[in-house]
Formats: sequence, C-alpha cells, structure tokens
Amino acid sequence: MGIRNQQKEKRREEILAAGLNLFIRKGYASTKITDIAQHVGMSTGLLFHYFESKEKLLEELVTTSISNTMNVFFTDDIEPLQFFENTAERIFDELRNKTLTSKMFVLMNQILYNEATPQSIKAKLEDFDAFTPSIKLIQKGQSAGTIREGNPHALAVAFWCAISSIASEIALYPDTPCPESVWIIDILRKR
Amino acid sequence: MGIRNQQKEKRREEILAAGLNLFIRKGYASTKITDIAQHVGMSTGLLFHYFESKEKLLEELVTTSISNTMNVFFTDDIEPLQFFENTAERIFDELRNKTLTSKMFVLMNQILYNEATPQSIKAKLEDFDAFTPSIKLIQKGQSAGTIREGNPHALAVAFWCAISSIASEIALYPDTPCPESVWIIDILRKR
DNA sequence: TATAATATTGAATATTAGTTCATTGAATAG
DNA sequence: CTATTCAATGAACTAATATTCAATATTATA
Repeated sequence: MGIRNQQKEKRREEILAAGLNLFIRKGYASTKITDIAQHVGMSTGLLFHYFESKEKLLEELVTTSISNTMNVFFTDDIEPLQFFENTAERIFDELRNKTLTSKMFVLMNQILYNEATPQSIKAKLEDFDAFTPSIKLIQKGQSAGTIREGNPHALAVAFWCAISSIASEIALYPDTPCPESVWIIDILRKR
Repeated sequence: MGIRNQQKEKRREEILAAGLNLFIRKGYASTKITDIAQHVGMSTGLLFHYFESKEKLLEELVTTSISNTMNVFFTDDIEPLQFFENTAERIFDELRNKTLTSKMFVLMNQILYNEATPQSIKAKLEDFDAFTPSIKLIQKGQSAGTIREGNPHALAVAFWCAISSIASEIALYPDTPCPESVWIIDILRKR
C-alpha cells in the first residue's frame, strides 16, 4: 500500500471516529454531515470523497467497527453464571479503560431501538443478538441451581438492559463512576 | 368550557399521544410532522393550529405529561432499601399495566442523553433528577447496613440505568416479559 | 336564519442539510 | 520535467420537511 493509500485510510478513520462521537452524542438524524467534516477539519465536499453518503458512513461504523469491538463469545463448555460473570467483567473492564466498546454500545442501542434506521443497517446487527443465546444459558443455569428462578427471557432482558445502559452512561459521561460487575451479576445469581 | 374547547382539548391530546408514540419509536429528529398529522388523521397544516411548532409539541409532552406520570417521591422517613424496593415495584407495576409511564421513560432518556435537544427542554427535566437524592439515600442505607458497600454514585447509576432501560425495552416491545423488581433490587441489597 | 368564530385543507414558501461538481493545488510516476 | 492522478475546496444543486397562508367548510350563538 502506497503512502497515499495510508493517508487515505488514516483520514477515513478520522471521519469514522468523528462520526461515531457525534452520532452517539446527538443521534444519527441530528448529526449534520457538516458537523462531522468540521470536527475532522475538512470541507464538506471532501467527506464525500471518502464516504459516498452519510448512511454509508454509519454502515461502515456498524459493520467494521462493531465487529471489531463487540465480540461476546457464547460457548457450551462453561458454567452459565460463570459465563455471565466473565462477560460482565470483561465489558466493565473495557468501560473503565474507556475503549471504543462503550461507544459502540450506545450506537448499537440507538440503531436497534430506532425504527427510523434502515432495515439494511439493522440487519448487520443480527449477528450480535445476545438475547437468544442468553436465554438458553439462563435455563441451563437454573437447572444447575446457580441462576435464580423466573422467566429466562425476562432475566436476560434485565441483565442485558442493565449492562448496555450502564455502558451508555459511561460512554456519554466518562466521569461517571463505573459500577462493579458483581452488582449486576446479582440480578441473576441464586442466593 | 364550551363544547368546542372540549373538542380542541381532545384533539390536542390525540396529537400529543401520536407525537409521543412516534418520538419514542423513531426519535424526535426522525419523526416528521407529517407523520404525526397522518396518525391523528388530519392535514399537516391543521396541526399548526394546535401546536405552534414541533418543538413546542415536544415541550408540552415534557412539561405536562411527564409531570403527570413521573412522580418519584423521595422522603426522609423511610428505610432506604425499602424506598428503592417500593419505587422499583411501583414502576414495574406500571410497566406491566402498560401505562404511559414506560413511554415517558423512553422520552426522558432520549432527551437527557441527546445533546441535540434544546437546553430549554432539558431544563424542564431537572426536577426529575433521581441521582442526587438517590446517592444520599444509598449512603444512609450503607450506614444502616441494608445496602451493599461501594461508591454510592456508581450504585445509583447501576440501579437507575437498569430501571430505565428495562422500562424502555417494555415500552418499545410490549410483548417482552417484564423482569421482577426484586431482581433489580439485588443490585443494591447487602447480603 | 344570519353572523361570527373556529376548524380544516392543501398548495406555496422557507429553510435546512445532503450531495454534486467544476476547479485548484499537491503529490507521484515515468 | 511533465503528465497524470489524487486531495481538497466551496459554491451550486437538490431533496426533504417545517411552517405559513389564503381559501373554504363547519359549528356555535344571537
């Protein structure tokens, strides 16, 4: 790759970063392409030299960036409650270290919870559905006696809603003190 | 009040209801005034006979409707953990009964977490700040030994993020099974 | 019924913001 | 050194959408 392509790649990442920051703070619809260009320090027109549209920019954030940061691995060979402990701890670690992950949570939630975002983009997030596999794991943990009784779907909702909303809070207000993962795990843990 | 004023009031409420539903599903910015009018079954122009602007419509949702639904009472004369139990249970009750409350949670969060919403509107929500009084209560509960140790601010964040994100989930997907309030209380409860 | 007030419409207007493009300047390859 | 390609600009274009308004229909009241 020539020096020019490196430059181009770097510039693209700057745009992606600025876009992500504005999207999560103002929402996709309220973020002006002019805003993004200004934050990167380029003219509006130039932005279209790098991304063919505002929507494509969002799409790349979703496809590339989310796949890089949002890998929650579901495996069969681990005790269910232990899995949720590990997952929560790993996510909270990233929140404390202020990696991209927390910002990605905000973006994901914005997309998933907004009917206005094009179906094509939502579809890209299907791979990251945490509910379905969580429900099965919760049932397993209930049988094993480590996870409390109750509707497994509702338990999954409680757990993941808590996790993702805390992630959003930290992403948007980095000074907020980060809760401990063990507190959240107690939503699931059987006494 | 004459029959015409009653009609007018009723019409306004229809618009408010349609606006609320669309705002929480598509977000304020992506909701077109035409959409709202169409949902109510009136022409676009007529909507401006009832509300002088899209922003004023939002403002009224915030001022009038939220004050009617979002009353969390903080009092000194109750055991802290008990207060959180009561509050959570009351909120979850309303979620199960699908009152307006859950929708208001979504709207409040959208406003509070979105830099693009005008300061004038955000200011209207200051009265509903739950964090500040919660932190004090949590400290009290920690002294009394009913609430677990840890940063009180972080505990308040964990509790309220969980509550409000679950409320959002239920509001947007009414078929989602509602978690139990006792699960969420275990975020705070000392073992 | 007549008159005034209000409700309603839909087309016209204004504004905002996404996108295009002709042009200029800089870098690179031959 | 020169030609070609790419980076960059900002003004022009366009589409979308909030808002206005003149005209019309409906309703209330005297």
